[in-house]
Amino acid sequence: MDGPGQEAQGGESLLFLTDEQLRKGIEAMFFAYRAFTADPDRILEKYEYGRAHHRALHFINRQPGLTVSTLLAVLGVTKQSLNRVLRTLISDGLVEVRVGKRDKRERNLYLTERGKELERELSEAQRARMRAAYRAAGPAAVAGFRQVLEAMMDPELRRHYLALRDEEA
Amino acid sequence: MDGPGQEAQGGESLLFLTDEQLRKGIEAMFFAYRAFTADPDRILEKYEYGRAHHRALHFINRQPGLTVSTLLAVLGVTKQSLNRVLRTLISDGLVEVRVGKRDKRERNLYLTERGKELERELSEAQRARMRAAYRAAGPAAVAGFRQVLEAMMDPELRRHYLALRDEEA
DNA sequence: GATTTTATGTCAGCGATGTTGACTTTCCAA
DNA sequence: TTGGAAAGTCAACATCGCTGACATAAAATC
Repeated sequence: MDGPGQEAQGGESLLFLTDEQLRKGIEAMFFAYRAFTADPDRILEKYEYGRAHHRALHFINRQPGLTVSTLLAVLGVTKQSLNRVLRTLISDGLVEVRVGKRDKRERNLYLTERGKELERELSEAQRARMRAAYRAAGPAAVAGFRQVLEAMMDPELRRHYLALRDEEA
Repeated sequence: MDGPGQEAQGGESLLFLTDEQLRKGIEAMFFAYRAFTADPDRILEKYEYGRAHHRALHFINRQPGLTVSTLLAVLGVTKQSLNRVLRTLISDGLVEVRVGKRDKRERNLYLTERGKELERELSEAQRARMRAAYRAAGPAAVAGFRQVLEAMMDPELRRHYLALRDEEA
C-alpha cells in the first residue's frame, strides 16, 4: 500500500532520489500549482483583479497591521510592483492604511470589511481544494507534504513562512 | 517523531483539516513554488529566455516527438502564446520540428543537442534543490508530498501527469 | 470529388505583473 | 543638522498570458 519508504534510514532505499523521482516531483509541483491558483483566478476575474491582488490580501489578512516593507519582503517583489496593486486595493476600499504609531514613516495595512469579504471568498475556494486534497491523502501524507515544501524554501523565505506560523500559536 | 497521524481514520485526528492548517499549506505552496522557480529563472536570464521556454523544453525532453497540440494541452496555454516561445526555440536551434509520419498536419517536436544541453542545465538546478529537500525530508515525507500534490490537481491535468509517469516504466 | 474539420501558424492588440532607474517627501536617529 | 530609511510616484520596458481574425495544408466525411 505504501510502496518503498518505511525502511528510510537504512541507506538501501535511496531510490527516492532517482532522477526520475525528482522529475516527477518537479512535474507534480507544476501541475499542482496550476490547479492551486486556478480557483482564485476565476474569482478574481469577476472583480478585475489579478493574482498579485490576491497575494496582497492574503498576507494583510494574515498579519493585520503589517508594514509595506514587510509585505514587500514577504511577497518578494519591487516596491513599484506592489504599489500598483496596493493603490487599487486602497482606492477600491479593500485595504486601509494607517500611519505608524511609533514610526510615522511606516504605513500599517489592514483589510476593511469589504477586503475581508473578498479575501474570504478567495481563500475559501483555495481552501476547499486544499481540504479535498488533504482529506484524500490523509494526515501522514499532509505532514510529509509540508515537510518537503518547507525544505524546498529559501532560508529567508522560510523565515517569513515560519513567522506566520508562530503568530497563530 | 511523527506527531499525530497514525490514527488517521479514527475520526479524532481531523485536526489536520483545520482552517489554520489549510492556510499553512497554502502559504507553503506559495513560498516553495517561488524557490522552486528561482534557480532556473536565474539561468534563463543569461540566455534571454523565460519560464515559458523552460516549460516547453522540459516537456519536449520528457516526451520527444510530442505534437504541438499535445504540448498545448499539457502546458495549458493558447496556441499563440506557445507559438511565440516555440518560434524562438526553433530559430535558435534548440528545438527541431518534423512533419508527422501518419498525419502530415502534425508537427513532432524534438530537442536538438543544444536544446538538450540547456534543458539539462535548467533541470539540474531544479533537481538539485528538489534532491536536497527530498533528502532532508526523507522518503516517507516524499511519498506524502506527491500524494497531496496529485490529489490537488485537476483531473485533466492529472491525466497528463500520470501519462508522463507511465511512459518511463 | 466537394466540403468540412483539424492541426498548425501568424498578425495585431491588449492586460497583468514583473523589472530598472530616477526623484520626492516625510521622518527617525546619530 | 544631516544622513539614511520608509514610502510613494513617474516613466519605460519585458514576459507571457489572453482574444480575435485569418491562412494553409491535410485529413475526414459526405
